[in-house]
Amino acid sequence: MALTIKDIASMAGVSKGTVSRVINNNPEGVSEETREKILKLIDEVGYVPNKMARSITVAETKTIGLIIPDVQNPFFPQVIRGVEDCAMENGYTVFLCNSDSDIKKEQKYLYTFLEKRVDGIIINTSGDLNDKKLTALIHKSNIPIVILDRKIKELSRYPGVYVDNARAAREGVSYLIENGASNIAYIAGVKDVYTVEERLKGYCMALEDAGIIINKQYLSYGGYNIQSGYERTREMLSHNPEIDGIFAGCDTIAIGVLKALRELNKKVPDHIQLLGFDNITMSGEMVPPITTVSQPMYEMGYQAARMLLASIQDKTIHQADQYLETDLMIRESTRKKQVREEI
Amino acid sequence: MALTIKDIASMAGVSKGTVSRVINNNPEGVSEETREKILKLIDEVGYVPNKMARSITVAETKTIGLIIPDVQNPFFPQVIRGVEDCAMENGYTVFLCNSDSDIKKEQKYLYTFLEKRVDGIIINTSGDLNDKKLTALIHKSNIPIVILDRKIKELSRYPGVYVDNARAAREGVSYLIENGASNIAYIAGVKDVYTVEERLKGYCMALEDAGIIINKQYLSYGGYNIQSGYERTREMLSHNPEIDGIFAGCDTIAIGVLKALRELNKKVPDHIQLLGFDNITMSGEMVPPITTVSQPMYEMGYQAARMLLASIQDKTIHQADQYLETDLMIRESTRKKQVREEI
DNA sequence: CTGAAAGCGCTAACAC
DNA sequence: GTGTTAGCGCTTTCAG
Repeated sequence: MALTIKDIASMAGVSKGTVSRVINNNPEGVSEETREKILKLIDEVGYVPNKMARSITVAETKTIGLIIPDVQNPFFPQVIRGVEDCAMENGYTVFLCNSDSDIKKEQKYLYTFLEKRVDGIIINTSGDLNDKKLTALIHKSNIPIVILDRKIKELSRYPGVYVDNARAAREGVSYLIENGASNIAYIAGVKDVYTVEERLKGYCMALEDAGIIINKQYLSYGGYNIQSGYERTREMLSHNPEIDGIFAGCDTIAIGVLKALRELNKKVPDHIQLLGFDNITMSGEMVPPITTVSQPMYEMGYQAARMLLASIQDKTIHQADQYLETDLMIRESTRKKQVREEI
Repeated sequence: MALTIKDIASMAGVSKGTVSRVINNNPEGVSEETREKILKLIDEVGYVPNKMARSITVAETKTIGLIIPDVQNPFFPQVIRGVEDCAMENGYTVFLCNSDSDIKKEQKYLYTFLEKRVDGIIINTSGDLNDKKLTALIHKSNIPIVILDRKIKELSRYPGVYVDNARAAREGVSYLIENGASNIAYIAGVKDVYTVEERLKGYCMALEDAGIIINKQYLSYGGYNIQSGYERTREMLSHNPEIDGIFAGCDTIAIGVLKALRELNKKVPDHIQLLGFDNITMSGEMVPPITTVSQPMYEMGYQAARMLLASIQDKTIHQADQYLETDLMIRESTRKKQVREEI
C-alpha cells in the first residue's frame, strides 16, 4: 500500500499532527528544523498526501463539476477552456460531463457531483430539470451553482453568465436589413431552447424595427449541425426562392447553409446575405468568411468559474447574473455598408 | 451540515452497518422489510451518501484523469468524448486538464491526480516528462496509465493507443505522387513531437518509394494552427514556386495552407494538391473539401478508456499497445486518380 | 513547538 | 438479519 501520514510520522520520529502541519504548509507550530527534516523525508520516500482523506474532514474537495451538452459542438471547447483555466489557477480540478442535453444524463451527473461532494457546479443545459426530488436535493445541499448561457427554470434561483441573445440577434439582423435584405429566413437551432428563442425575439424585433412583416414560412428549427443547416436551407429555398438573407442560429448551421447555397448557385452575399452566431474559429475561414455575432465564449467560461469560486468562498452572498458583450463581426457574407454612405 | 449515514441509522432505528448495506445495494444481510424502510427514509429526508468517505476506505474513487494539450485544438473534442463515454458507461467520472504541452503543467496535473487518488490516468503530451522524482512517484504509486496518440519516453512501460502515423503519411503522400505531384512540401507541426516525426518518416518513405530525392527545403515546422499553416505556406512558396503538392501536418494547418493558396491564386488541386491529416469535421467543408488521412479520434479515446478500465480492474495484466486503423479520405483537394486508369 | 486523542463519514469483519 | 467495533488517512483541538 501507499505510504500514509502515519508512516512518515513514525519514520521521522514525530507525531501525525506535526507531519500534517508541514504538508499543509501551516506556517506555525513547527520548527524550521523539523519541517525541513520531514520535507526531506517525504521527498526521499515518495509520499503523496491523500487529498480524499483530507477532503472528508475539511469538507472541501477542490473540485468543480461542469456539465455541457457535447464537447464536440464547436461552441464548447472555448468555454470549457475558460472554466478550466480559472479553476486551475485557483487550485481546482474540473469534472467534465457531456449530457447530450439529455435530462436523464444531466440528472445522473448532477447526483454524482453531489455524491462526490464537488465544491460547486457549472451547468449548461437545454430543456429543464423536471426531477423535483433532484432539485430539492440540490437546494438542500446548499451547493453553489452557476448557470452558463442558457437559463434553467428549475434552477432560476442560481446566478448565471449570459449574453443578450435577443439584442445581439436584433443587431445582426438589422445589419442584414440595412444592407438591403428584406426576405430574411431564420434557420434556427433546437426549438424551445432558451438561446434559440431569445434570438428569435431579436430577429422579430429587427424586422419590426424596419417595418417588415414577419413571415412564419421563414422560420425553420433544426439541430446544431452542418447537416441540419444544409437541409433546411435547401428546403427553405425550394419553397421561398425570394429569400435574400439568412440568419443562421449558430455558425455550425451557417456552414451548412453556405454549403447549400454553393450547390444552389446562390452567390453570397450578392444573391443572399448570410449571418451566423458565435464566431467559432472556422466561421472566418470559410469562403466567403461568414459575418457573425461574436460571443465571448472563453470569457463566458472563465467568468462562470470566477463567479462559482466566489460563491464557494462565501456562500452567503448571492451573485448577480452577468451579461457579457457580443460583437458583430462583419466579414464577407454580408454586403458592404458603403451603399448607404454613398447617398 | 449534510445528513450522514449515522443520522439515517438513528432515524431508522438501525445501525450504520445496516444502512451501509442498503446504500451499497449489498444483496445480503438486510431483510426486504428494513431495506425498503431505509430506502424510503433516505428518499424522504434527502440523504446523499458521501462517496469521498467511501473512497478512502475502499481505496477507489471511480474517477480517472485525462490530460491533453488543449480542448480548443479540433483534434481533441472527439477523443475526449470517446474517453468520457466509455468512462461514464462504467460509472467513472473524468477530470479534464489542459496542459498546453507545458511540462510544468503536465507535472502539476499528474501530481494532483496522484493526490486525489484517481483510479487511472490517460495522457497525451508532446515532449517528455523530465522530472525523475515525479515519474518515480508515478511508478511507485502503481497507478494504471494509458498513453494516447503520442509516445512518451519516460512512460514507455505503459500501454497506449496509437495510429501508425508513418504508414498513414506514406500512403497519403504516395497518393499525391500517383496523381502527379513530385515537388511535395511537408508543412509540419511542432518539431520533435512524436507524431510529427513519424509522419515525416512516412513522407520520406513515400518519396523514396517513388525515387524522388528528398529536398530539405520542402520541410517546414510550425504550430498546430491555421495561422502557422498560412504563414509557412506563403514563405515556402516564395522560395520554392515549383511546389505542386503539400502535405499538411494536420487539418488545421491544411486550412491555413488553403487560405494562403487562395490568396496566391494557386488552384487546388490543379496547381497544387493538398493533403491533410486527422479528418476533423471542417476539413470536408472547405472549398475545395480537403483530402486527408482520417484518424479514428473518438475511437482512440474510447479504446484508451477501455484499456485503462481493464488495467484498473486487473492491475496484474499488462495491456499491449493498440494500433487503430487510419483511412485515406479522398476529396477534392487532390486530383482524381483516373489519370492512371485511362492508360 | 509538539504529541495525544477524538472525530470526519463510511466500510468491513465479526459477533450474536 | 443486524449491531458492534475497529479502522481508512487525515485534521484539529487541547494539553503540556
